[in-house]
Amino acid sequence: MNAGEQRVRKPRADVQRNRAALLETAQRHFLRNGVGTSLDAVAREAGLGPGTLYRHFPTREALLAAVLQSLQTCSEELVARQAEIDQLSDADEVLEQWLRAMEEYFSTFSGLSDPLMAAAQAQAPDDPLRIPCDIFISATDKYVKAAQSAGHVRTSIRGYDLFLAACSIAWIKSNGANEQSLDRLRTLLASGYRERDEKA
Amino acid sequence: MNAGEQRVRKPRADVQRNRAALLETAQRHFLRNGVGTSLDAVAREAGLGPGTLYRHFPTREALLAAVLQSLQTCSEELVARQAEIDQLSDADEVLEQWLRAMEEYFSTFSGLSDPLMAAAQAQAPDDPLRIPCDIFISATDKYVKAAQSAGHVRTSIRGYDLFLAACSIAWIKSNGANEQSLDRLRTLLASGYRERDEKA
DNA sequence: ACCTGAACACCGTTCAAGT
DNA sequence: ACCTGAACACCGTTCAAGT
Repeated sequence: MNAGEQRVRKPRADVQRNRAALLETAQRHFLRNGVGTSLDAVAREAGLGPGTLYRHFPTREALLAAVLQSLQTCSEELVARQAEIDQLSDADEVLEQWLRAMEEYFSTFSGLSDPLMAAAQAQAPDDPLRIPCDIFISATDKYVKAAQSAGHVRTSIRGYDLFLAACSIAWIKSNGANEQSLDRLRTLLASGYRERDEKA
Repeated sequence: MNAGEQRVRKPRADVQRNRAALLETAQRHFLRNGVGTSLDAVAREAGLGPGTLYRHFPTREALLAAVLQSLQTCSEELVARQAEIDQLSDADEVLEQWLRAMEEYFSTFSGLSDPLMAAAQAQAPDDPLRIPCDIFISATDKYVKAAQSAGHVRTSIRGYDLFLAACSIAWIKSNGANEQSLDRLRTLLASGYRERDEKA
């Protein structure tokens, strides 16, 4: 065995168990109370000390990122949705559906848009939420480029812009907007990014 | 004097002094630390007990609303800006400038967009921030209607929608977006609300 | 190596005691 | 009538003591 090689030791059984309990409890609390939920209460209900939570997940963002990754329901739903979307023939429709799928994912927990938006623009490259953000941004970029080469989206638009827009819509929604307002905003947005016919 | 008449007694001198000290200190703390700043620290630095702050301003929103109202600089600047804007001949330009003016006002304190957005959509009609929100919304409505009758803005748009949009931009900005992203989003938005020529 | 939970320094809020 | 500040119930975070 090479001396420089990383040793990936299998974690102790209780460590694995604790981590799973924390994730499971945190997920429930995030779903019920939003991203601002008490971490003390999470540790307590998981039957662990606050210190244990803190070492497993040094920041709220780290816990949030881990919970998001472990959330099978949402990830699978998103992947399934993405598969459906990729089947669509109309590149315009594809983009619209993808924006809705993102918006719904960002509404998984109330208040999730805030740390996501912060992570998307963070100076610190080690924000744990950067990973999901970057995935969403590059996926959006793919769809935007496809729609652009089909002539449906203005060339000045980037995937990043529409990621920010979808995040904003989710933010407005989590602040209690009604569906009519949201729909008008979505329409507003769509008319903004769609290619318009130049005046002759 | 009628028995049912409201007696508006002049407040005691120390009460007036305390209120002024709280507002002045709170303003400084909001400016420096954003809307989430410690209210305890505000009371302490104003030389008062936390209970005094709490009776003058029962919630953070109440304090925030009072500080906004007392912020001469910003209000005056906004009024002056509005006067300038009203002089413009182009109704399209007017609306665009107004949206920028709102956006800047919403950036007075970091994080101000959050309570404003909440207040704009609150069920509770007694949220103290509803007053500034309603002022902004109806002003936006006025500008939108003017632009619409000049044929510059789609008729499906309401002032409320563009208020939400300006609030979102300020929110994105307060999360550290760079100016290029913001500009692309503003352009995106403007192409969305502008009247487009129907295909022949 | 990992967990534990007491301890610390903070919050916002209340309320009995003062003036 | 208004102010005061101790008291309360919460935070998140750290770290010495355990296993």
